Parts: sequence; C-alpha cells; structure tokens
Amino acid sequence: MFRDIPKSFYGRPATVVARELIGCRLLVDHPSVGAVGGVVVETEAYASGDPACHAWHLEKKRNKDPMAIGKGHELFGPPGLTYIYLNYGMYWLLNVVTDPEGTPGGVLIRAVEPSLGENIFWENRPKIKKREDLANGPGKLTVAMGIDDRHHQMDVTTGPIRFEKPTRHKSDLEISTSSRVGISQGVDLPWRFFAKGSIYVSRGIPAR
DNA sequence: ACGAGGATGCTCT
DNA sequence: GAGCATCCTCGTG
Repeated sequence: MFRDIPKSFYGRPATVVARELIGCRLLVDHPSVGAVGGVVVETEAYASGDPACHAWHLEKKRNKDPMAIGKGHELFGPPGLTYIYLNYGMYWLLNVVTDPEGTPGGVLIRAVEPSLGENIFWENRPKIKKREDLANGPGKLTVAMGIDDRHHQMDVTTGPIRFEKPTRHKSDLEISTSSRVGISQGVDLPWRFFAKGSIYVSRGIPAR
C-alpha cells in the first residue's frame, strides 16, 4: 500500500529527495483509465553549484543581476512542483523541484517499473516487446505514461502527477549510486540513484 | 554485445 | 552554429 507524501518532503536537498524517491510510486492522471502508475527505480539529483544543473548558469548570472531569468528558473522556485522540459527536440523529461525556495534543486525521474494501468504503457509504446523496456529511461517513461508539457509546474502533492510512499518500509530495497547519465559537466558526482538489481533501470551504466 | 548516426527543436550552457 | 539530463535502428563481431 501507499500513502501521501507531505510537501515538506521536497524542501530538502536534491540528493536526499532523489534517494528517498526510489521505491515510491509515480501516478499520472489518465483520461480513460483514471490513472497510470509505476514504481520509481532510478533518479538523478541536480543541485545548487552543480555545473550539470539547468540552474547553474542562471545562478552565476544572478550574482550580478538577482532578477535574471532564463532556462531552469523553475528550479529556484518552491519545492514540490514539476519541472518538465524538452530535450533533443523530442522527449519530455520529468523533474520535481527540491530545496527551499531560492535554492535551486531538482530530481530527474529516469525509470519506473509499470505497476498500474500497464496496458496504457504498451499502447503508448507499440514497438516495445519486453516489459522492462517500457519505461527504463527518462524519455521512455514520459511517452509510456503520457507526460508532456501540460504537466509542467504542477503540484505533485495535489496535481495530475503525484508521488506516494510505500507504507511498508524499504528495508528490502537496496539503493546503489553511480555517476549521472548523458552529461558532460559534473560527471564525477555520484548523484544517480537506482534500485539495486532491478531490470527496470535504464541502460548505459551497469546496474549493480 | 556494442558503436555509430540520425531525428528534431529550443537555448545560448 | 553548437550543444543538449534521449531513443531507435542498423551495422559489425
């Protein structure tokens, strides 16, 4: 079973939230079946002072002009809202804003194991043959679950995208870390978190 | 198993 | 014009 997560959960450092979201359930409202869901098995943290974070260059700019605005400004905003952006001109990527307002931070959801409304996952990704390939990547899970820019800046405690914590604690769930995927800056930081041994984790870096 | 390359659109990293 | 928090297909071993 699952229970709601309070807003205060997200007002903490991105690395902490990223780790604790592993094992939680992601729910997305769906027009025909009510909602689809998946258990989060992989996340990445992006933080203040982190050269790979979308807010990094804005942070530097804001040292001169505190009102400067640009890509990633949402990451400075109140925690617990979604931050969704298009990458490589094709895929929407889902993040949750973390850290107190004024401090940039966010968590990228990279992979889920389908757990509710799985037929929708299959419908949205008709070429896929294996269940573990339905949502084992940040672009794949948004396609599979029907997430796009309509879900941008929504409250994850009340909105169409929500997270729930398992009531049974994750004593049986081991979490591993690694460097982050697909970035060229900050590659040394071990800020990718994933469920050890899960076949639903994305490819690229060995899942141990 | 693994690597190369193309698709595609927004920001200025 | 370059670079990007990606994915898929097709080639080779």
